[in-house]
Amino acid sequence: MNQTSSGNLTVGESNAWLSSLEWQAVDAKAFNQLSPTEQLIRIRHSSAHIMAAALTQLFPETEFATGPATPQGYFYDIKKSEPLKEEDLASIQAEMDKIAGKSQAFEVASVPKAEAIAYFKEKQQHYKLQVLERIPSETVTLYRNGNFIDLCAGPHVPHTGLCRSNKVLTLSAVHWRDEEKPSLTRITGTAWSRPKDLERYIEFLSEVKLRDHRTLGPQLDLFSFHPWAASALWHPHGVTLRNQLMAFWRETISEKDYIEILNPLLYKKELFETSGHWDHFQENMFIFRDAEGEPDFALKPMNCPDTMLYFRSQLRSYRELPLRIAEGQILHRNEATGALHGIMRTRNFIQDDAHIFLAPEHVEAEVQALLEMLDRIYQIFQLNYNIKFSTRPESYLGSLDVWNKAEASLQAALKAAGKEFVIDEGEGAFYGPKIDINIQDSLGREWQCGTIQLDFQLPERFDLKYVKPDGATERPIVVHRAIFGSFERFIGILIEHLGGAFPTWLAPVQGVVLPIAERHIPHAESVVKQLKTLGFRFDLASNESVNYRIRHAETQKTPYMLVIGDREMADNTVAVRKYTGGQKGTYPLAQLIEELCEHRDQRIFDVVVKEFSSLFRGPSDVSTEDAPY
RNA sequence: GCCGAUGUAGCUCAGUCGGUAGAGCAACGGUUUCGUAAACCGUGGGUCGCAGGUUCGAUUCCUGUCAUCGGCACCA
Repeated sequence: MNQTSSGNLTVGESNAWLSSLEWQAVDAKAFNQLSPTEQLIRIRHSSAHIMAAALTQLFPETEFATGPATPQGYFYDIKKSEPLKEEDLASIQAEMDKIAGKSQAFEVASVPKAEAIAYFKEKQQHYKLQVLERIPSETVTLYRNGNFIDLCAGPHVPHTGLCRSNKVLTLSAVHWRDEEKPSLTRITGTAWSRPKDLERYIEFLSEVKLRDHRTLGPQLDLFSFHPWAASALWHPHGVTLRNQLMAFWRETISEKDYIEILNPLLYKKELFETSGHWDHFQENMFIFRDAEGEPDFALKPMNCPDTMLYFRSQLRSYRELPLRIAEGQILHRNEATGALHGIMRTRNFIQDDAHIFLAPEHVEAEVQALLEMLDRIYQIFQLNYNIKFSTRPESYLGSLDVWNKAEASLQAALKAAGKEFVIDEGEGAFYGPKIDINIQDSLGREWQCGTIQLDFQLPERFDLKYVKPDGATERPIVVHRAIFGSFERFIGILIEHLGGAFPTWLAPVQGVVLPIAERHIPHAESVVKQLKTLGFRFDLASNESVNYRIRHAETQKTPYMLVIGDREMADNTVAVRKYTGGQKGTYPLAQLIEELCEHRDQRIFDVVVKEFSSLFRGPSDVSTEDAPY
């Protein structure tokens, strides 16, 4: 047996120091009294230990970093001389099942930090030593199950048998803290209280794959990808979808007295030098050079700098404030290759952007109105969301007094709107505090979309002013805001949230008209024409068998299928079938039109979304920085 | 950008232990006009991501490169 090499304890090792410790079993009674969520978190954390024990068994030289529970399972970050391969996962799974099968007890011992350091030094567990360095207390705890010992704050389950509903999932690489190299291997697994939950989670994973917008988008003929293109190529159906969404956006902002502008894509670098982007954002910008190779022009990565130019194009009065200026112009950002992801993260996209110029006393009411607006919009898509309030970061610009006032008014607005939110200390932008809105989709995943940010810096940098009632000038405050985030990302979220089945008001093709036989085609054509004239998006499907056309419409997730045969032709009715809803009966065309108008005007959410969000309980936002070690 | 993996027809995938490849769907042509999830017959389609190297010979092995995937970092 391996007595002296690196790695944690191996089977059969004896160590006088370890056996001299006072090991205490985890209290089973107390565990049983915990809430299901607390139990699940422990199951996952303990599963990470079981994974590490399995790795120690298989590869004794493995070094361990951190292994916390996550909202969907757990992982352990490890370092190994020979990199792990996909094939190794099966043997790790088998070893873990063995350990879980043994129902080994989890035991804890408190030790002086210095002794723990000596122990992990001997075991050449360099990452554990780094973790130890950051622990302020003089005593630390060790947990053991079987012969595996880990530095760990706990808590754990009473024994490994509680972690049987367990599956090893993926391998990936992660950075260890701030270091670029060497990177660690992250082995991810999922663990549940009951086998039934594990099954449901595996069903969820296959659902995620099925709903992937990168597969569904091309399948539904919305867009396609090409290696040469900086973003997706949008097909006619995708363009229709975008146009519907943008029409909805314009409708919502015009109700709230926004004005819309359209500025160029391309600017001399002076604009960005003035805005601060040249110093703070240059590496994400596409920059053009002149004949001498000097930076010259750049594509705008945000709409804010040139909106300042618009504000400055005329003398402004206090009477104009709050001045709400929207712009849906194309933005270009040179994102890191590894960040690109379908249409969710591209180098070329459009935000539902707006900048609101206001006086300090407007902030609270304006932010409250924005919160109400985004609530209304997300509700239309039945998207849940969480609000995060980010406060002054360590390095900030402007005066402390202004910051305090701004934070107070943002917080007051959140409270006035009756919203729950979490405070993210020090995570605000350098130019002002912000409210970030994370959408939670039907698969329980979070996406940052909406944002409301206060900005004191741009008005300063562009020397913006408005004239007050007394004739003196004052500097306005700017609020940056977006609700969809980027239209492309929002469409991606919608595709995955809805599984590609859009509500009728939004669907690129709202329905198909299916004549039974050739003799019905002229009448079917006239039905399509009537619907099109009224602005509805219906196509004629006259080739192939009826069965084939129905199947095609179903796979394309078309909301309405209108079958027309002898009977329907005779009395000007349509036999209505709805997507996944089956036949809805035959009724007059006029009645259908009424129904369609209702869908359009009220933006009815007429799709059934398979919910998985109840699956997710447990800690969120796990990072290696604050993970329980 | 970092680590790992992957790249075969429009799509999903098979195959070649080094002798230039095959299926289903889609497309195209013909027949069929049908009452609610695939009518029938036939045809075409691939410099096996790209560039170099090794070899008598490379889609297969090696190197580089581009892209994608899973994460990290970054972020709308």
